[in-house]
Amino acid sequence: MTETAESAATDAAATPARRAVPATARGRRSRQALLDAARVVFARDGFTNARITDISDEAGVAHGSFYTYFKSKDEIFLALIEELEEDLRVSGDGERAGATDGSAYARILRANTDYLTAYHDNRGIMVVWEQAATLNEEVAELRSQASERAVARIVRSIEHMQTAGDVPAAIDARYAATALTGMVSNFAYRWCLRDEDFELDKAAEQLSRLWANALGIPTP
Amino acid sequence: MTETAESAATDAAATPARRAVPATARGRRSRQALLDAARVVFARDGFTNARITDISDEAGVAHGSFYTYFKSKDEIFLALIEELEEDLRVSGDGERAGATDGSAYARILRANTDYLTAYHDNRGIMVVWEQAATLNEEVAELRSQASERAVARIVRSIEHMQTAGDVPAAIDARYAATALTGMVSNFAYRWCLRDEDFELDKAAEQLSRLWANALGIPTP
Amino acid sequence: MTETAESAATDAAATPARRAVPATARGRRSRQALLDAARVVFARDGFTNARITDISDEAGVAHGSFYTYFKSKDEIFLALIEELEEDLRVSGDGERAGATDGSAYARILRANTDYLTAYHDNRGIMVVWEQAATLNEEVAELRSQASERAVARIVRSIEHMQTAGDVPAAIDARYAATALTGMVSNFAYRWCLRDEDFELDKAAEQLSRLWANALGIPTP
Amino acid sequence: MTETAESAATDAAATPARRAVPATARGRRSRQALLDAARVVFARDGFTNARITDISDEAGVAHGSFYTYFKSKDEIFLALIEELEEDLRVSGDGERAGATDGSAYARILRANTDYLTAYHDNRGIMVVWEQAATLNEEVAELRSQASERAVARIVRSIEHMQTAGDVPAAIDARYAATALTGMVSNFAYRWCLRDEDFELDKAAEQLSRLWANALGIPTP
DNA sequence: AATGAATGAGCATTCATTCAT
DNA sequence: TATGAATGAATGCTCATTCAT
Repeated sequence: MTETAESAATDAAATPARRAVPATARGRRSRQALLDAARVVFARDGFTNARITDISDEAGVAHGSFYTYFKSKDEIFLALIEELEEDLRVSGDGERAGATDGSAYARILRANTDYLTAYHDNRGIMVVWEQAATLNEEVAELRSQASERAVARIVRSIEHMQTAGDVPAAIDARYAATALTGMVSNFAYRWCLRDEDFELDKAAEQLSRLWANALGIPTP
Repeated sequence: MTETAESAATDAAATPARRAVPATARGRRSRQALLDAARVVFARDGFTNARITDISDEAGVAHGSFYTYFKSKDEIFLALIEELEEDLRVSGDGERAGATDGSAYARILRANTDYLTAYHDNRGIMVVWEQAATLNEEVAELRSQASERAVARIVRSIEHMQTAGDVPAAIDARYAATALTGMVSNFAYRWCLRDEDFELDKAAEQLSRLWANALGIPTP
Repeated sequence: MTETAESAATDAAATPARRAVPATARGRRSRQALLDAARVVFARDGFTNARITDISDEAGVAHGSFYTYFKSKDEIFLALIEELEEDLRVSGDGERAGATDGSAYARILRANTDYLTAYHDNRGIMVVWEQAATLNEEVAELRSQASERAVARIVRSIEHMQTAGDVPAAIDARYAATALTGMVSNFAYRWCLRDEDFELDKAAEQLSRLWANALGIPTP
Repeated sequence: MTETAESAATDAAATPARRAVPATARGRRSRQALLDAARVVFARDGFTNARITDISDEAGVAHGSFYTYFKSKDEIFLALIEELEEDLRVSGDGERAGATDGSAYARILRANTDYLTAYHDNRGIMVVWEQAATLNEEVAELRSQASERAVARIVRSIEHMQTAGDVPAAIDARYAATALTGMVSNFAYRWCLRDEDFELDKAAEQLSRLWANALGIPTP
């Protein structure tokens, strides 16, 4: 996670050596059962407390079968995140199709709404993802890459607006993009972590307003 | 804490049988040696990988002596961050003495500079603190409380400025305070986590500029 | 990012399904090997001194395998005495089949002979059982229940004889049953504890004579 | 405990090498404070769970001071038992002064009443004594010796009555003495262990009746 | 492929006993 | 003597990973 407003993608990342997709339908079913179970168990117990036994049990497969498909807890978690990123991207794509429509503020608002919605819909694993990123180098790397892609996109957008004179030159695009994406993802995290009583629509509106103001973009 | 500079210790928690302050000077030295060692080991190995053995070794005391002063890894970590919070508060207080001097922007800049400085000076444990907060309920609670204190302070400040007509009424003080403190602490975290090449002064200036703009406060 | 809650909570979790009866023959063999080893080790070293390591070693399984079948020393001991009780009951039942044969004295003699024989045959664990009962609530409970079953049976028998006028009414059946079973079990314990030189047949005869006399039942 | 009807003594036993009685009054006070504390702690926590720390704390002396007076948990327990046996003997002596008064039954009743009273008055440690005897060779030895002294006394008494023709020759004095003292001590143990609702007077009366009947001695 | 048993490294923790002041 | 800190041997227990059917 950690993506942030106006982003969510991933995939591009070189996939580390993983076990091949199972040849048989039965194998594919088992693998998927494990992934589904992992999502449940990680969300429920957190990364550290989740045990491979629990995931196997939840999936209804034998303990030892886990290793037919994944070689460690870290690996299944990475697979899970990849699956998750696909979901996030798909749900984001629909809306982002018309990402160039409307005013700058409208685009920001749309992106933030999408992001908060996706984060909240998947809050169970999103929160665990944050945890896992502090524990596993590869997870941190994935998270970092996603972040950087989001930042890069926003850097380009800010620079474009600066060229057009819509954003002050005193603002450093990279610092700003890093800070603003961090603002949104951190807000989403805190919101979901303890279920603070923020409302999605209002949060999206307020964050977008702060974001636009920060860059000198007109708001309603 | 961690949110931002300042903060107030916690301690509320009643320390169990474990004597908070050893009776003899020798005991006080041992306890402090363990705390100092913990700081080193946690910063070096992270919360999860740090072993009580390592801390004892680093402190130069017998393995079992650890338990004379602390009853678990979690407990020494909590003691460590209480100590840390005191340090942070002290170093923050000094500078914030004249917190009402100068323009609103100047005050924001000063606070952010203080915060980034303190965070960076203690980056080893600050990063581990973030990790530990994902693993231990009490640590998370401490961190959360510090956050809330910072947010509360800024909420008051924003409301005050709104009353004075310096910040638009369209902004919700609580959402804004949460988002902006999150922006800064998240920036600090990312900066220190991987030692990205941000410069402190520039970062403080840019974050303050975004912060001020977001609230409609004039910037240089 | 980084907040989070979740975390620490844990443990609550559960007992990794300790299966009473392993699914495979191999598992059943291992479990039984551990029980057999426990019998040897407990008898040799006593409850307190017996280490799980010793039991595993004696059983020829890996240290960790112990925990596949039992979760503590207490638990395997309980399983062991349940097994033991079955044995005792079976061996007792055989002889007690004709428990109504012969004179009252003859029946008493037979029961005491059976009891002393079984106790002596299993003296190793019987003595440890007494020890364990002073250390573990559940063991004490099991032991107590077995006692009570025996007492209850004898209470009925005494009351029956009182109705028939064969035992004086001045005797309280419950006090008497408690005292007399205690007399026999205590005798057996002392006998086996230090291998005092009592002879089984003579002991059974003397105890039965005292028992019968105590109740006013004629003896040869 | 373990004494039994008509007995309670001890003392005679050769005292194993113990630390000398403290020279100073202060030392004597500390030693006694530890013994008193030990009685409380052992009764409360049992032999196994009692920690030297707890005894020191309860006594109000420093942890390390324990070793000035006793060299181990076993040793202080033995000292405690010796003290206890003195108490028991003293309280028994008063009544036993006229031990030859009255009928044989009256003497038996008086002895059993004394025994049950003393046992119940000290039930806390008596029960722990039984436990400790299963754990420590020396404690077991003390217990055994006391038992044997009681048994020996009763053997003489029975033989005397047999000579006088008051007890049948078919009874073996040693077996009988062992069995009957065991009956009483075991009854006392069970009574105190779980606080079963036996009444002292009735218990003494019933046990004495069984005892007398068993030996062919006339009862009221 | 599936199963479930086997393995053992890895760490925490307790507490009796010794020591320095 | 009194204190309270220091020591470290002794074990229990978990769980990821490997193996034999």
